Amino acid sequence: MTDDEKLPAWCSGEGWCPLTATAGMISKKWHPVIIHRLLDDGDKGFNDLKKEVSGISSKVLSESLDDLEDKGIVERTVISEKPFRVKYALTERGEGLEPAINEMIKWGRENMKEASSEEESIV
Amino acid sequence: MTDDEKLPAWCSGEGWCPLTATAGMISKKWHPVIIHRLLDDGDKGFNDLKKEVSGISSKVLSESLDDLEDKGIVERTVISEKPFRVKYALTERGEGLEPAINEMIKWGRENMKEASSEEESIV
DNA sequence: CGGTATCCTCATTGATACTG
DNA sequence: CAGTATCAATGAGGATACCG
Repeated sequence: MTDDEKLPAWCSGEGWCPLTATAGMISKKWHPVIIHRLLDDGDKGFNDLKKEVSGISSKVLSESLDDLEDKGIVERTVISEKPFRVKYALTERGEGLEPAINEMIKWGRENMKEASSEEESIV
Repeated sequence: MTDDEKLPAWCSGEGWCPLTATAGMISKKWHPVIIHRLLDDGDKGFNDLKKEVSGISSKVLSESLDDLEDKGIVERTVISEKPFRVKYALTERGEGLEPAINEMIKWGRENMKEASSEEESIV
């Protein structure tokens, strides 16, 4: 921890809070996974992404991507018009989320593996 | 990063994914702030918390706390019956979220301060 | 103090189908 | 390939009031 061990009181509602702000950016059902997919493999087309985030519908992926683009986390580039093709990549800002994502993964690994092995033993 | 620089493909939907799991735990509007409040000051009563997470209603705080308790992140203790009093604290598992929360805060600070100063100049 | 009970509204998701 | 349109379903979140 450097200089953020304590958040000012205004973080609790009256003003702008970096935690609330960040949560607002990525606290959507699919955002973390989409960002993570983009983090570890680089550029992808729409359907590549759809395959890797399996379970997501075109509509929701599209909306999520739009949202992430608005927020400056993802960048969309049209790479060809004739066979229409785009690519999605993280912006610099988006890549900056890597530590946060990784901490989330780490926590998930540490704290939910027992739950998942219990599940297995129930099965 | 230790051993989580790349998540297996099954993270994309078919199986259990630590990232999705973690996101599922804390991706609620008030969860990160509540956890953070509990992180930096220790035990709190219901109304202490309500004051610090200003803007939240009793109902939503109560629901959030129940949810966090179910998930083993928060622990509720009744400390006295006569003047009825409870305290909320993070469990060990909950405290383990500190790095993730801190990374979120860090990211928020780095990436949204420009946006907030722009806002000021608009105002 | 520490919550519940209601009721209501809006946002998010999902399934399905269709388009340039 | 890369989406959009539509519509239905769910559920999170909020306002207000009340209870042990």
